[in-house]
Amino acid sequence: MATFGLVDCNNFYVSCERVFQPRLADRPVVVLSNNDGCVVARSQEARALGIAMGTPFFKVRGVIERHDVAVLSSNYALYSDLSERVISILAAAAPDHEVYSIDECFLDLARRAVPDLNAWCRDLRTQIQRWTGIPVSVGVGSTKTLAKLASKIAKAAPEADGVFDLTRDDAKGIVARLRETPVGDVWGVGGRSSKMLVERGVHTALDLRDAPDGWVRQRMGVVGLRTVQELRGVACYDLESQPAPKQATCCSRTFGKAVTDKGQVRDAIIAFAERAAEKIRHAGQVCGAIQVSIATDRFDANAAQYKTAASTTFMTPTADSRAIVAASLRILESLWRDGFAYRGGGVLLLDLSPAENVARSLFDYGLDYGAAGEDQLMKAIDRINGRFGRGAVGLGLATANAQWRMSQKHLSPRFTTRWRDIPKARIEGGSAQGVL
DNA sequence: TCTGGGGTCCTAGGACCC
DNA sequence: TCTGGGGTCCTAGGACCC
Repeated sequence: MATFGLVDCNNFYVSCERVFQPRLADRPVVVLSNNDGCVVARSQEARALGIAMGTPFFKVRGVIERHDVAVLSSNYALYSDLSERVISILAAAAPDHEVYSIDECFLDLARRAVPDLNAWCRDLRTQIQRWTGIPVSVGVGSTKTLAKLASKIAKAAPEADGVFDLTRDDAKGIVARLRETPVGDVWGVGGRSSKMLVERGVHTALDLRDAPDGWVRQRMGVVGLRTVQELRGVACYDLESQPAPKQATCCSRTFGKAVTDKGQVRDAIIAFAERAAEKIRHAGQVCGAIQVSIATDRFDANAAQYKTAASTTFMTPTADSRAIVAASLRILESLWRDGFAYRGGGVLLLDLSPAENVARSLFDYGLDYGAAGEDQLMKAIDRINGRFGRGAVGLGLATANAQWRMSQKHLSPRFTTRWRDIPKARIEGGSAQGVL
């Protein structure tokens, strides 16, 4: 029988901030999305105040001020770096693992000859806490869906103390746990399905597990049926240790302010195109097509609305910023309409394939920036930006005080990835004191 | 009035995940 | 005043093929 472990970092973004800012311990903390728009992470204390995930910041501003909640902008440089540290510990402990997201990792525990799985999970948890400062929960189950469920129990049930193993429960015990789990808490059951299920009397994970196959297939498709099978202990999803190469890569942003100036929108699209191109080069890929989109503020009832996108294909697949930026600007030209206040845009690179497989086009020898890997200029640009920071060199002229740049009023330092932000420790009176 | 059966590819939209 | 970003897979419908 398969045994999956799920290691899940608790309140990950908040925990990352707390590692380097002890003043944030034991008090309510929230982390905001890009542009300081929505709450995307909350500490336990903030959760207790009723601040829901994904709430627009302005809607909870009152609660935040009343309870002196610490507010932070997202600092992805910090979160990615700490995530890599946690993953490296897990990789050493369980060679068969799947990095599922920035703060979650599945482990294949069936092939680990561990005499006492519970003790092993507890040791792993302690090690991660000590080495990185990040608290984690560990769930164990016979399918990925059950392991996810177990990790929720590990977090919520005080007696679990951070580790919960559903494979140790007998059938009766599992039934009891499923009965206590609201159907919307099941992995794969989102808001829409949850509403539909509750309206039809399916309230708990147990109700869903015992629903007839035909009914589930009709209401929730094959994906829903897989979820039900997984709840029954029939594994439909394997551990995927090699992540499949991406099919598409995108860079999109909501602008800090609505923008009516075409030059500003051009600058934004250039920046998005460059960033997307850099991402696929990093992945060793080239793209066969590109899509550009721009839109007005959908929340502004008084503004004239316009939302549009268009795409084009490359004769030869490419990862060259010059080709990608040029194409994005041609598309923008075709999309642009004067008189609207634009609030966001993006560049999507599609039809991705490995750079080494590029077949040159017969008509392509004029402009020699198709074949990736040969291009020394792109390599040089990536090296310089890798060393001196993103945006050190690039195409186009960045406008000072660009309105489209996102607002990040509460950004913490890049404690681990930028030399001048690294915390200093100094010795005073024989004891080390962090300067933070 | 009657009107096969099987396939592919593409696209847009929906649902879900974190 | 103030509402994220980056992905995946599935489904249905249309165009087209033999």
